[in-house]
Amino acid sequence: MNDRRRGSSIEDVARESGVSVATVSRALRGLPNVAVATRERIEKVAQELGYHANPSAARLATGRTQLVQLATPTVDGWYFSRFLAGAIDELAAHGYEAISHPVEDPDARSRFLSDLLAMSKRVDGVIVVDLNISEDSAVELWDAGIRLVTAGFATLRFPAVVIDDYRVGYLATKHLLERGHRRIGVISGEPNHPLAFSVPGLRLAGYTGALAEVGITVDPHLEQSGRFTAEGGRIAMERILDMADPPTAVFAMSDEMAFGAWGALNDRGLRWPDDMAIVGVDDHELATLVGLTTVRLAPRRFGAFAASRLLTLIDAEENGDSPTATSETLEVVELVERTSTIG
Amino acid sequence: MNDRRRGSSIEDVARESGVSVATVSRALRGLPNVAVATRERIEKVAQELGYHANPSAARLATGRTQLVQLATPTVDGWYFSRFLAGAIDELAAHGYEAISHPVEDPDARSRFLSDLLAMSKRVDGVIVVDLNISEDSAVELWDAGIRLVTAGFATLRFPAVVIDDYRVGYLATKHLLERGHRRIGVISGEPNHPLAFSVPGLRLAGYTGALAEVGITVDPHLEQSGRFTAEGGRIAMERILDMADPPTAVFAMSDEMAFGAWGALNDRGLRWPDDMAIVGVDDHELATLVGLTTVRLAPRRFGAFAASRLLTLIDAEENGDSPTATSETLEVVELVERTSTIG
DNA sequence: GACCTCACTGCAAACGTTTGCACTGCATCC
DNA sequence: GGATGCAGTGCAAACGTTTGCAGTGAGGTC
Repeated sequence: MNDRRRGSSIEDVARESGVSVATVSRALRGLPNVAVATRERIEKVAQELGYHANPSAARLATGRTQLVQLATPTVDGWYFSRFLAGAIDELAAHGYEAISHPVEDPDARSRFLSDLLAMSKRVDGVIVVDLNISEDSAVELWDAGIRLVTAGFATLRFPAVVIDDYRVGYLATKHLLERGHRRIGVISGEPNHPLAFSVPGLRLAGYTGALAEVGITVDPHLEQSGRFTAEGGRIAMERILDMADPPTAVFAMSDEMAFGAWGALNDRGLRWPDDMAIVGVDDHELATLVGLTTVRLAPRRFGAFAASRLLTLIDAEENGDSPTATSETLEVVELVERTSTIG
Repeated sequence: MNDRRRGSSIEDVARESGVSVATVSRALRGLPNVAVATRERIEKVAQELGYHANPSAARLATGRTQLVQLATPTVDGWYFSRFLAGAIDELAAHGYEAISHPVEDPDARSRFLSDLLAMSKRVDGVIVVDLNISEDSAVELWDAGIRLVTAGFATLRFPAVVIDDYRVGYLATKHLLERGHRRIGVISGEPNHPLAFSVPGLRLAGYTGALAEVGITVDPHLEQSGRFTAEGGRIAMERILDMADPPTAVFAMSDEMAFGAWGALNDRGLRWPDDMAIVGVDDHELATLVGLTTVRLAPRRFGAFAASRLLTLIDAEENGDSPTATSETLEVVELVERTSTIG
């Protein structure tokens, strides 16, 4: 049974090929200064023995883990799962593995923040998506030596990648204004979301800004939370339809909420865009099917971008360069017009 | 700059609290045989120094990584992302971290299979979801000492967890038969899928079986591939509608394909269930919204189940018990009737 | 022919834990 | 009052790499 454990070690390879472990290490990692013949012999032996370097030992010796932690509010949301796919891809292309770490509730979040302090020994870096970190925490993490990139929000300390969420709200609302709507509702995220997620705030600001441009002040009653789920969107739309003076159009902060809203319309025999125009955010695969106008994001590219930013940060620190904590905006926001707003 | 790297080590804690590293190690891991006063002192010192054990060192010393690899065809599919969420949760509850490893194309798959050989040193176990592994590979992996659980398919060597995909196809088809349909189409996965994914075959067998019970033999023209995407489903339904003698109902092997099919109906001004009845698989959040009858799966529970199975496997091997390579079926398959089949 | 260079290789010290074994007292038992 | 047991602790050997430094020859230069 126990021969099923524990394969061969570098020492076995060294013995078998008549060289020192140092040479084996160099040969197998493709370092210079090892004779071609020697390298080939070593590779052959390693192959025969089914040798694979023990990463724990290598990590201990080098201090580099080739591991990155990816912290997102969930792992199965439409947006986050795509972000992860992009990030994992990019990391894999550079020889890093990804540890997924969903942070679903406030409890998990506080655990996460303190765990983060121990992360500098566990992984080479971490990407934190849409989980706001206070400046105080950021300082503490910085002092603990964590290499970290934030995505979807920014701190003063760490490099950040963001999308222009103001513009998301602005484009959506502007579009509705251009279609002649003057009374426009919003289906937003949780107002006091435990994860303190800053996206809804920015999108709301964009909405407000667009309205302000044409001299409309927002009516707070027109904002309903949809908790970023389809079911939440449906309920929000029902509340909107029940209003004494309902809007003629709604900006939903995600496509999934927009789908829910659409369901609520259907239930009452209403149709878009005439009874109610809707614009969503994401460009979900199903948006095409139902004809939902939406602000397209590109979460996969965003994830890849965040990962590559982290990789350059890691390299920079490796070379002793001091990293730049700038915030970079990925230009991906784009309105896609469909029948939910255009009759 | 470099003081930002490398925190304190167990030796620092030992020195500072006047004991040996052995005692620190025991104290901090909560092992017995350390005086209460000593433990408290050590904990205090560790706290002050911001000490966290270096996992690479611990892994090297113990041979256990507390890491599990999760290999799925994608990380952002509806089904797989939920499977992952369930598995990650279960693993986290037992102190394991999860490395996500999407295997998206045939290339990645062959790389994956050979990488797997090195996995026994990298992780404590791996869960492979819906990526068929040949019996030959399984033997090889077994000999390499990998601890592995398969999900969605089985081998003779390793423990497997599956759902009853025959039953999925059977229930869907039976339901349509009960509603009076006699000519029933199928929107399936890729017929010769590069990932050799066995799910579609089983669902198709269930479909065939249900038809056989009432004396209907399948018409192969009625099977169209939808590649498990919404867009694929739409195209498949278009081909079906263009047939000289189209069916009156369709079994789509996933909700996303069913949504696509529904889109194709809409485009032609057709309505379910009268013009065409459809049943999907998954119970996607949006199935409720459009009224899609579906065979509900519970991917999150399934993922958690696979993870717990792996954990018991790991524990068993740890205790020298020989693991059982049985295949267990998770009973979750359940038909949910909605308006896509019931007028 | 002495000297230098340089490609190749080995030695051994890290890296930071865990853990089997041995040791020390103190309390308990008869 | 000596033997026994046991809680608490330390010593030191593993675990399997990487890498700075030193050594060894062979070939080239003058």
